[in-house]
Amino acid sequence: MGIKQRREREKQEVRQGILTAAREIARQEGWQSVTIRKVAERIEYSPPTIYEYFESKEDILVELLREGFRQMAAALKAVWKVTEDPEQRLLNMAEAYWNFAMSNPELYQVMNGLGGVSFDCLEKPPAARESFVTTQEALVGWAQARGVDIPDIEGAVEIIRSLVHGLISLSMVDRIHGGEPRAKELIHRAMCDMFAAWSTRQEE
Amino acid sequence: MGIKQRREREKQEVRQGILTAAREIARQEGWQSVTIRKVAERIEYSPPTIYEYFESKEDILVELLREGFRQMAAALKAVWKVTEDPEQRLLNMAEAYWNFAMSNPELYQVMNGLGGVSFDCLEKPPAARESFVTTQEALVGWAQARGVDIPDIEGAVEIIRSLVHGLISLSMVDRIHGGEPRAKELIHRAMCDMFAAWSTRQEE
DNA sequence: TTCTATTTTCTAACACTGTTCGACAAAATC
DNA sequence: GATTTTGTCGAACAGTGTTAGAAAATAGAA
Repeated sequence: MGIKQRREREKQEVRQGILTAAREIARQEGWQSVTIRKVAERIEYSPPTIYEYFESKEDILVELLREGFRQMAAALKAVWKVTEDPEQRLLNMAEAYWNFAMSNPELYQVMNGLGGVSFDCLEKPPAARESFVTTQEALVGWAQARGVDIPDIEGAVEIIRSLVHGLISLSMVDRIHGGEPRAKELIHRAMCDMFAAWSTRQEE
Repeated sequence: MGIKQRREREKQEVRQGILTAAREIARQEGWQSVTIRKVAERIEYSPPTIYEYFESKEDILVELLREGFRQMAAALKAVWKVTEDPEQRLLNMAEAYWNFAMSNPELYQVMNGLGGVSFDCLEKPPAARESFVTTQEALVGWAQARGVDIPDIEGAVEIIRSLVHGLISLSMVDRIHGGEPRAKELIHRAMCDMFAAWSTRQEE
């Protein structure tokens, strides 16, 4: 009776193959040239077969979006235990965010509607909220260690995220003078600036 | 001999009509559904006629990109004279940047590769550099008035720009908790945080 | 094994996209 | 009025996402 399970396993493999193929093409040639027919050719099936595994092309992108947010959340959690210093931890998280985007640009693009990708309905997967919460916890830890009070912590997290995302997305369209090494340096500097600002808050 | 000039004027009007039509469709239905045939129908010409005025569809987008950067640069310069206070001036510029993006989302998208737009070659028009320089001059003025030294001013400008752009682009895909009013508020707060950080630089 | 029944896969097509070619008409020049 | 230049369009090409129905492969029962 294990024949049914084998079949199920094979189906999952084909499904994963579609996702992988789409990612590879996007990475090599950009999302613009990710085509159902090209994906089909790469997995050695005919185009209609893809619709047995995904409702539409957009469905493939949505699945990769979820995958991206899962990996991102995992990457942020992974650097948590690297250090005990709350400030260094936040710096590491910003760097991890950057590293993820630069190592998986095709995922980052599909996650944030960059690189010619666009959804009718940009959904926010649970993992996205996870990343946010992880960052927030790190920031709370920092504030406690520093003995400062950050009113509206959620806002502070959004500011950090916007800053890093802004540098990444501008870097991706080559709009940062000095290229990627410079952008990475600027993230570090901006984070330190924010630390400085929030440390002196009680004096305002 | 004014007949040739009239003809030239009419051609410019048709050309402008194409640009306007593309913009309007993008604003109403998104760049995804901007189609040569739809643009043609709106200006009451046949599709091939468009190619008498633009080499390709991408050429239309590039022209709108340039137009966008020109308007942006003008908007930044326009708020320069609103106040003499250097800090308020920078706040006004950040708000003007935000206002421009929210008033002309279709232009902002085409300027930064958002909303499903993507170019083979993202060019940086002269007006883009202009905006950068204007912001830089405002920041230099602020530093002088405050009596602080900002090493690597260009980097500081890129940080400001990334922050504002990050908030805008996340806001456009509805990823800022609290929506647009909240995002606008966060820009103001982040700017003030940056002022605080750079004011206390000499103490580090 | 052989014969249904079911599931999986593909061929062919549809409506749409950006773009081009060659014919046609209008206008300008002589 | 005849001719050349200019402007415009119908039809078509190759490519896109997607679907319907036929063909093939596999499953279970005789």
